[in-house]
Amino acid sequence: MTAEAHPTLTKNQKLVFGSLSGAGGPLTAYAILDLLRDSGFRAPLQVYRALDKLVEYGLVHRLESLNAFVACSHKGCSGHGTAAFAICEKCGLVSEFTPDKAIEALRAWTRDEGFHLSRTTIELRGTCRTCAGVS
Amino acid sequence: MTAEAHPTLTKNQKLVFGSLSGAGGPLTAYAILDLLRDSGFRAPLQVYRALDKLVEYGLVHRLESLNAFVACSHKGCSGHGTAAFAICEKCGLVSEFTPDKAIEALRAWTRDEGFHLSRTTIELRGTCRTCAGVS
DNA sequence: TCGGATCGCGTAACATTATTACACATTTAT
DNA sequence: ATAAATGTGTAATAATGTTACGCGATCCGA
Ligand SMILES: [Zn+2]
Ligand SMILES: [Zn+2]
Ligand SMILES: [Zn+2]
Ligand SMILES: [Zn+2]
Repeated sequence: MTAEAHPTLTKNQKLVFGSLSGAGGPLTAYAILDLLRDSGFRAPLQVYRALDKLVEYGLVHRLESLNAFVACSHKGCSGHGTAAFAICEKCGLVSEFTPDKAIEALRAWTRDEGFHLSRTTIELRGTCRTCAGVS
Repeated sequence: MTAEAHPTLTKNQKLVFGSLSGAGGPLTAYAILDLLRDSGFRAPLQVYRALDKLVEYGLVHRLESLNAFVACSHKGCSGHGTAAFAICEKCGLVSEFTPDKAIEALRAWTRDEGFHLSRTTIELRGTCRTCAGVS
């Protein structure tokens, strides 16, 4: 999305990004707040402010259908195209991928309609391979 | 999505669906509640329960990125494929469309991954043709 | 180097969105 | 008629997100 490098992170941004990276899955803002109380966090706004920046830098994605946030899977990479997410409703696994063909199809629609696109949300709900197999 | 006909609506479901249809755009659950106070609504749960059913029947869609609900644009039609929404951030206009090619591309990914898809959210943010032109 | 502008941070209060729990009524199927 | 399933009303509470205010550090032009 934003392909340029992000500024160096502030203390709070590092803490929040660390929580999300360590979690290996999505966390709500309030879950992050609880994780960071020992590090001095006291109020939701501290989390939300850091998340705003991390999302802006492309290091974190917001999952709209979960009201939660997840570290970008493109580790070490400073940016990528619009991401999509497959969310397993049984085990909570979230898989990020870049559905170029779908994006292109949507962009074609926006061109036809004269819609000026700024942000795209694609979230799939269902069961992952592992969970779908079980039953 | 669900292609079969929906049951006849209950009193509350009719009231909520009426509010949404009349609004010509998305409403939050609490906005609906306020609209329906004169009709006897008192508590959020009355709205959420009706919305759950209306969404299940495919008459109403939930806009995840807005925490709001909108009547399906396919008036009189009992069902259609997965819908996508373009949301203008200037004027609030919401356009529903059915992006078959994008859906197919996403389905291809789920087939490859063994992901069993149950629900798809696609929401575009930006500015509509009218608002994009203005400035 | 002074001053303002910007940015990040801390805290409190508040607003918005959604759910749980319980009781009762209505409809539907047996 | 009875039992089950569905719908309803109400209160309380939980979860998520924002506004307002003040303070300190940093950046940058005058
Ligand atoms: Zn990413
Ligand atoms: Zn799973
Ligand atoms: Zn629709
Ligand atoms: Zn517009």
